[in-house]
Amino acid sequence: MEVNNKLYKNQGIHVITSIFTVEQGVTKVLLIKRKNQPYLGKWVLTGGALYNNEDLEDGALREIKEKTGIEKIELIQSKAYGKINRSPAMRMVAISYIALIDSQRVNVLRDTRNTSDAFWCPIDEVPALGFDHNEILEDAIKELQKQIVKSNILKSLFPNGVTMPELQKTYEAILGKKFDRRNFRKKILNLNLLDDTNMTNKFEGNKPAKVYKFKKKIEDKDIFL
Amino acid sequence: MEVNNKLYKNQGIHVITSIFTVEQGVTKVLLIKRKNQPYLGKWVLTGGALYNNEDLEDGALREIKEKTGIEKIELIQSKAYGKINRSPAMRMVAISYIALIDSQRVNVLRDTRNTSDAFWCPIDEVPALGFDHNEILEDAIKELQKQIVKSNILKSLFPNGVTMPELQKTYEAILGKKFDRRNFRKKILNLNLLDDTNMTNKFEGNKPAKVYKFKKKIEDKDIFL
DNA sequence: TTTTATATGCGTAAAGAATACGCAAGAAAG
DNA sequence: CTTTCTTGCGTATTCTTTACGCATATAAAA
Repeated sequence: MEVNNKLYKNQGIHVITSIFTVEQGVTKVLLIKRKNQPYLGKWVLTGGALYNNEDLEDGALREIKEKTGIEKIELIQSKAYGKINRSPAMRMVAISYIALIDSQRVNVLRDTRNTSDAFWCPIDEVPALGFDHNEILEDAIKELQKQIVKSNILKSLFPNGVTMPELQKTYEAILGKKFDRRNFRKKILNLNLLDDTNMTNKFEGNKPAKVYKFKKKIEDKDIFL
Repeated sequence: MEVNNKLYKNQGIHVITSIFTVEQGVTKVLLIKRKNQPYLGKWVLTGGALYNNEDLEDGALREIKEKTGIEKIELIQSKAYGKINRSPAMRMVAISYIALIDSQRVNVLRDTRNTSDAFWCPIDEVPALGFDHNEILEDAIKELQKQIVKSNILKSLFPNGVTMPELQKTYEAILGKKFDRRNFRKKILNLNLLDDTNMTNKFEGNKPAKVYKFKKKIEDKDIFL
């Protein structure tokens, strides 16, 4: 492919991840504060420029590790963003990913080479972000909502198993919807995302709840006609 | 964002479109033959490098026009591809789009500055393509299958209206599935993609079929829980 | 120990949606 | 007029979703 310098020079790729968690029925996204120009001091999603020696997902994972200390999480690709001026310095196209983790299980770095702060922000209270990250985050939330009903993305929140009441709380937090307790059970079991265990989990002084585990692999079924 | 030359230099973006059509019950994709290195003489999907002065979709449309003569079609973003060596010359990340058009209504250029041939290839008979275009095409077909049940992408195939038998043939071609004639009608009407007209269309000596038109805008409904 | 409160699991009736299939009607050909 | 083909409409049956009743397990209170 011949390269016309005038037209193709100075292009780059951003890899950006919306890292979600759910705490006490509230869906939150990890925001970090920029330490450099552009958008110095602004909150943004986790991400940065892709290197030439790494695949897209590897780049996203490296950025996550550098800026937050979080390692080895599973990513799902969301969308690509390429408006001409979405990044001030040079032409950057962004590839967006989503991830879901248990915020209790990771130790988020609050100060790194490129970031001066980090916090888990409820998705209803997201401020104006740098770049086009508000738009990216909106789409990411929709992608998350799609994924929890067709993939085992929630496994990362409950690696040791989960009870129906816990699951329901989580689904309600992410989908922003309430469900009937008894029908929710049927719906979820029908999705075929869970395996039975014969363990139970005692809560605070009530009937013990059965523990389920997310399947390792989910076969994706046609949702066609 | 500081740029480290060693790491970020020579990155570029491909915009690639899988242009589909349906002819006599067969789904086909437009393939073009390369006139330049790399992959000289190989069949590929329509696409090329993004310019700095155009948005992603505009770049995809320009490439389509340059290489095929086709203008002003609607695109839907599919996925991004970024394996390190997916393009030989330099590091290129590809953004993939899909489009559906009536091959009867366009005049595909068979010889341009960059292409030496073009043809509508049945999706069951696709040869080994250049770059990672076989992988891109596979995902694109799945995206097309999703889109025809939730968007009005088929409108471009039937700008002047369509009958149920015609529609059924098209759905069966794209989904690779047969439907009961009478239930298909109900299913499609339930999708709320069509508007009634009071016209009918006479076929070859049978009962005239009602003509429907695709809605201009489709409200996307939640497929959540 | 018995009772009470709370939350879980299971079951079932009613409502709604998807599927299988019968039948009449419009148009052209013989 | 009859035959043939195909479309549109309707309906019974099955399957799925929704609404909700009830027994049970646990801890705390009596």
